[in-house]
Amino acid sequence: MPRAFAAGDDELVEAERLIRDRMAGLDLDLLSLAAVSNVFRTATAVRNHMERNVLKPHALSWSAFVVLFVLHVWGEKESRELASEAGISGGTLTGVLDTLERKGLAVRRPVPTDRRRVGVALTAAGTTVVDEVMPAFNREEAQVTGGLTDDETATLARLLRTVLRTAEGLGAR
Amino acid sequence: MPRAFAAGDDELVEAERLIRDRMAGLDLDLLSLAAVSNVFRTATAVRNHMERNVLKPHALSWSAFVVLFVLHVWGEKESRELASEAGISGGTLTGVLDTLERKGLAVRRPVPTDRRRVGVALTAAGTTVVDEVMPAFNREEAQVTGGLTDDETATLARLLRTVLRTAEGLGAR
DNA sequence: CGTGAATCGTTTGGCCCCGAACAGTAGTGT
DNA sequence: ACACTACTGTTCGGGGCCAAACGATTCACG
Repeated sequence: MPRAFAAGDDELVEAERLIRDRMAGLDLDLLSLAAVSNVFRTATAVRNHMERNVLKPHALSWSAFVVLFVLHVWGEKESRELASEAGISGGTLTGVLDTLERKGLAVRRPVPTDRRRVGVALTAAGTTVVDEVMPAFNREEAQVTGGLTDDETATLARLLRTVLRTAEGLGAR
Repeated sequence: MPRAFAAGDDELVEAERLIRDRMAGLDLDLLSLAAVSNVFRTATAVRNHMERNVLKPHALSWSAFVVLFVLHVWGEKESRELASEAGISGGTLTGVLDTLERKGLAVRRPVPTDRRRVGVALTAAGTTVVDEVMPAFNREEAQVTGGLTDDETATLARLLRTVLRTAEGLGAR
């Protein structure tokens, strides 16, 4: 039986106890609460760290970099898929693309077969930026997971993948 | 030895392969890339799910709910600590508090001993909202972690806690 | 053919988000 | 007392974010 809370996480554990006491009577599932809560706390902490130490020197926002990265990996992509892959809505992508085009890192291209659709591609400058930023970004990724063994890192990725698929499968109801 | 990629995650694994191929030469640590990347994908998916299915019916934003929850658990709190606990900046908290006060869910109170500081407390209406929303919120948390065993959920929380502390400890450099 | 439904990207409105600049307040040392 | 420094929450500017409404285009089907 694994310990839910490793030794040394005193203040985090205290938070757990406080929640249990102050939320008594609501009959909460504290196990899933802790897991989900930590997903967000971790995401916020890592994202802030990345934005400050990796993205800011290149004047890139988080979403702008994700879009650039997706385009680099997948090549030219249509707007709708690009938004989905980057995890943002279509309306948001419009604004991000406006910014990226203004900076000359990406371009919108008409799709010959359907005038509603819009293709998006990286410019040479955009490709350069990804090649420059990605290694630094990945170095920080390795840093923040440095407290885990390789096996633990792989396990973390696997468990998250399961939650991810469940959440995506749940959808709206 | 844990498998990095469980069977059945075909499209996710394909993404991994694509990254490895398209990013060859950059010498990336794909293990930490997958873990960190999944933290964000999961956080986004779960957050969207929560906002649509739990928060929206109550006309609450994510941050507004987090602030309400923190106040319910910790009781009256000063602005600075509240922002830190909720994981947002001071400037952002000002806006969130404006919204919450306008809705009558929280109030700002002067701190007698120091006129710079501002205390924040839940109103009766605010308390009611948390007691109403939190169980529904927690039910969804249990849902999204439903694909994991209790042991796995606890492990997920523990691994994330390690990454969280590492990221927070890294800070700016 | 032609007309209504579906689908595309964009626009709009309201909120969140951060960092930097700011005004007000408190502490420190002299 | 008096600067000087440090700290508080707020304001401001630029952007990101979503859902809903929208115009344009395409599809489906009679």
